[in-house]
Amino acid sequence: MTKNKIHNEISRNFSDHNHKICFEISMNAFKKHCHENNFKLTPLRLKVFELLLKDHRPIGAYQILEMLGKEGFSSTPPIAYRVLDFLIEQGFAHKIKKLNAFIACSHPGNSHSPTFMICRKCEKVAEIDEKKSGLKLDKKSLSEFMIEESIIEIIGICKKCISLEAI
Amino acid sequence: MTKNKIHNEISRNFSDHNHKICFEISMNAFKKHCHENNFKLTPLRLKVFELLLKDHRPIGAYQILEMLGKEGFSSTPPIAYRVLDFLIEQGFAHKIKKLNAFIACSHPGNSHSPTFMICRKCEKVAEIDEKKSGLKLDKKSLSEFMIEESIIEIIGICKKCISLEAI
DNA sequence: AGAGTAATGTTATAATATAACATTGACATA
DNA sequence: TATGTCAATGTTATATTATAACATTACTCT
Repeated sequence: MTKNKIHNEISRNFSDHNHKICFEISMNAFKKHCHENNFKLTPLRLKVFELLLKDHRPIGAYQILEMLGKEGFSSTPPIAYRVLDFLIEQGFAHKIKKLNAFIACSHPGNSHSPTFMICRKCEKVAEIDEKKSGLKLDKKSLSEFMIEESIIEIIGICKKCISLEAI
Repeated sequence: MTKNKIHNEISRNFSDHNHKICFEISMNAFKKHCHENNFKLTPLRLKVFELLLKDHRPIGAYQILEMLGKEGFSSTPPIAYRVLDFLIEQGFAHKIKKLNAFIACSHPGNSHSPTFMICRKCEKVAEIDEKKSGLKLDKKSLSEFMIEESIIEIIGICKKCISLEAI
C-alpha cells in the first residue's frame, strides 16, 4: 500500500492525484496486451492511447486528429476512427455517447459493462467499477429481455467542483 | 381492468398488443399538456408526435424529415430538430443515444430518468418505469458525485425475438 | 526476392445536427 | 380594423461526427 493509494475512481479521477501512476499502469497493460496478442505497437496507436490517457477527460475524434496532425501523423478522419475502434475492441477505450467523445478505459482487462460519471463542470469522467455500480432491474423485466450490453452514463457534478462552487 | 391490461412495458412494447390504446393515451396526454400550458397544437407537432408513436421503434431525424416531406411539410433539418427538441423538453419524447434516434415517451408526465431496453433484432424499444429500474451505486460513489441526469440504455434481445429464434 | 497481410494513408461522401436570419399567422389591444 | 408582438415555421448555409472504398507502405514468412 502506497502513499498514493487509490480509494476509488471518483476520488481519484476527479481530484488531484499522481496521474503518472494511472498513466503507466494503463500504458503498460496496453503494451503487454499488444505483445501477447500480436498486435503491432505502432507510434500511431501509442500516440492515440497516450492522448486518451492524458487527464480523465474524453476527447472527440476530431480533437485527436488535430493533435495527430501537430505530431506529424496523417490527420484524416479514418486515421483516428480506426485506432479508436481498435482500442475499443481491445477493451482499452470507451465512447461516451453523451459527448460523442472517447476516453481511456480505467479497468482494462476486465470484461465489463461500465458506468460513467460525467462531471459537467470540469468535464472529467470516472468509470465506476462493475462491483460498485450497475443496473437495478425488477425480476420480471430481467426474465423478459436478454441483456447483451449496457450503456450507463451519469451526468452531474463531481465532489471537487461542488467544493469549488462553495467558495 | 380490461382484457387488454398492460402488465409491463416489456410485454407490451415488444409484443402484439392493442396499440391504439397506447397511441391514444399518449396523444391525449400531449394535447392536454399543450392546452394547459399554452403551447400551440400545430399540425407539424401533431404529425411528428404521431410518427414517434407509431410502433415503439425509434426514428432518426432524417427519417422524420422524409415523412414530413411526403405529407407536405417543409423538410429541412431544423423543422424536425425543433419539434423534437420541443417534445423532449416537454417530456413527450426521448433521444436514444445508442441509435441517434428518437422515441415517444411511455410515461409522459412523470419526471424521470428513463431506462431503455433496446431489442437489436426487432429494433423496438421499451422504456422501463423508474420504480422497476434504475442505477445501482455504492454509498461512497453516491456521496462523492451529485447526480443530475442519467442515460441508461440496455441492448439485447426481447422475449418475442428470442422465441422466434427458437423456431 | 516475392506473396501475403496488418497498418496506415488518401479521397470522397454519408449521416447527424445547429446557427442565423426570414416569413407567417394568431391574437391582444389600441 | 390596423398594428405590434411573439410563437411557430420556413430557409439557407454550415458545422460536426462518422464511414466507404480504394491505394500504399512495411513487416513477416517462406
